[in-house]
Amino acid sequence: MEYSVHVRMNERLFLRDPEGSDLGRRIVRQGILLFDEIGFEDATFRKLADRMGTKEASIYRYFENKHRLLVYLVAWYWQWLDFQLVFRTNNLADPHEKLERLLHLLLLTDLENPLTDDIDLRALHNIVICEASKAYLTRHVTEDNRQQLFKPYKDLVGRIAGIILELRPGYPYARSRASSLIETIHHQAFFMENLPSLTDFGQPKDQSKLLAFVRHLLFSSLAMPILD
Amino acid sequence: MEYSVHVRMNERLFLRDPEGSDLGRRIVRQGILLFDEIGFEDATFRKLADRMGTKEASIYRYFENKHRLLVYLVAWYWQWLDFQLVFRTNNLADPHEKLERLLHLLLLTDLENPLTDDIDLRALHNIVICEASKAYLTRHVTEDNRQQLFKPYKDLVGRIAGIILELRPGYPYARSRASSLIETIHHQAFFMENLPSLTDFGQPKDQSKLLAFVRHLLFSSLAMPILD
DNA sequence: CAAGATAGATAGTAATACTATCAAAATAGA
DNA sequence: TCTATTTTGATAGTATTACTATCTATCTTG
Repeated sequence: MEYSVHVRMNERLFLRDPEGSDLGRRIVRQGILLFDEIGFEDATFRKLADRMGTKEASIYRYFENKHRLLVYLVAWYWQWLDFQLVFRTNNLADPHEKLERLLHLLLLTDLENPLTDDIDLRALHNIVICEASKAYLTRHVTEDNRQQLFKPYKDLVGRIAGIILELRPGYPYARSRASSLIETIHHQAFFMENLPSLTDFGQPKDQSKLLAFVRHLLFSSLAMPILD
Repeated sequence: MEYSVHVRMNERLFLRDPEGSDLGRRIVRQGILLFDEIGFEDATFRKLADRMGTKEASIYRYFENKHRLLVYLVAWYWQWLDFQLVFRTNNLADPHEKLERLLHLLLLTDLENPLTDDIDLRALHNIVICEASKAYLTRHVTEDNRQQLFKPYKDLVGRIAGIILELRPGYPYARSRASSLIETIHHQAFFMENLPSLTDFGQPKDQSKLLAFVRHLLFSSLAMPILD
């Protein structure tokens, strides 16, 4: 069975809706592959245009610049993840179990279909790990934030915080716990791959040990009483 | 009492040792101020030269490029912090107390002297929060790592892991715990300032609540038995 | 004081990050 | 189906960036 998620994106993320034309859809899909292959810094709209057989100027009609394309891709990912989280925890009563599902989602284990709507989710996941923080680590965060560009991330964090509060009513750090969970998983995944001595995980991608670590981190903090 | 730390830096971090000349020292010190003021992306060697009353070409004699300067500054910071950690936990027996000191160091609370060797530590701390991850989030991490450019960070993580193991012998995630502690503090500090809805801390820089959060996170994970 | 190293000054190049314009092609509406 | 409108292609051009090269002046050091 196939589900077409069809996320409606914030209009400020683009100049012209890329999902509204064939060229636009190709910019997004090929953009993901380009960022994944050569990295955000080395990518240019010229290279993307060349690989697509189109022109730089055409891409600029959809996205103001490369950074906005990154913000779009990352926002798309968070919306997708949020939908998946709702969908996959829909039938569950136990918040503990919900968080367990979340961990698997964040690590993109048990992904049955690597292509959603022709978007390469593994490539996008890599981009999120390696480049997502560059979406907000800029001088214009405040302005971008005012334009709601990070709303999908905030919504996801809010949703996770909600589950945390189901498990542990009154927990005073639900949002920080949620955002730090996400960032920690991505950092550790990056370190495991590139700077393994900053972790305790072997180089042959010890996904299960990483999972055990974040599970331990998350549930220990939620089990412990808060002392003031 | 004044301590001149005088860290000896890895020679691959620069083309010519910036601590070996007046111009070099000014590049480092003014570079910190420039990065802090306008951010890494907007900074250029031309702007740095202009602000210093020197020429672009002179700066290129010290650092291959802007990225290398960032890596240098961040490496300097980690070496400084590692020294501070050793110095300030020197006389302590209790590893719990050592970690408590570490948390204060990482947040740069109780900093008696904001200038060390004419280096603006607050500005450098801000750079570490906002830009440090760009030092390793590149395509050439592996090559940079081979050249030992991240050794100061690894050494610090190793030292913290050591303290963790004093407190909790046999803890299987000492390095990951250490690196995720550092990254979490910086992320939450950035979010608190720029995207506060990702945290539980108020906008008037609720440093003490952030401290309470990371303390809770750290010690809950170290108190909890590991279940496999 | 001479030799060598360092810094200043100027120039130049390739690539990047756009913007502008106009014609061709696709499409949508009547 | 013809026409009006939108979308894309193609070309060109600009300002800035990220360097490299070279030559002269200055400053050290032996």
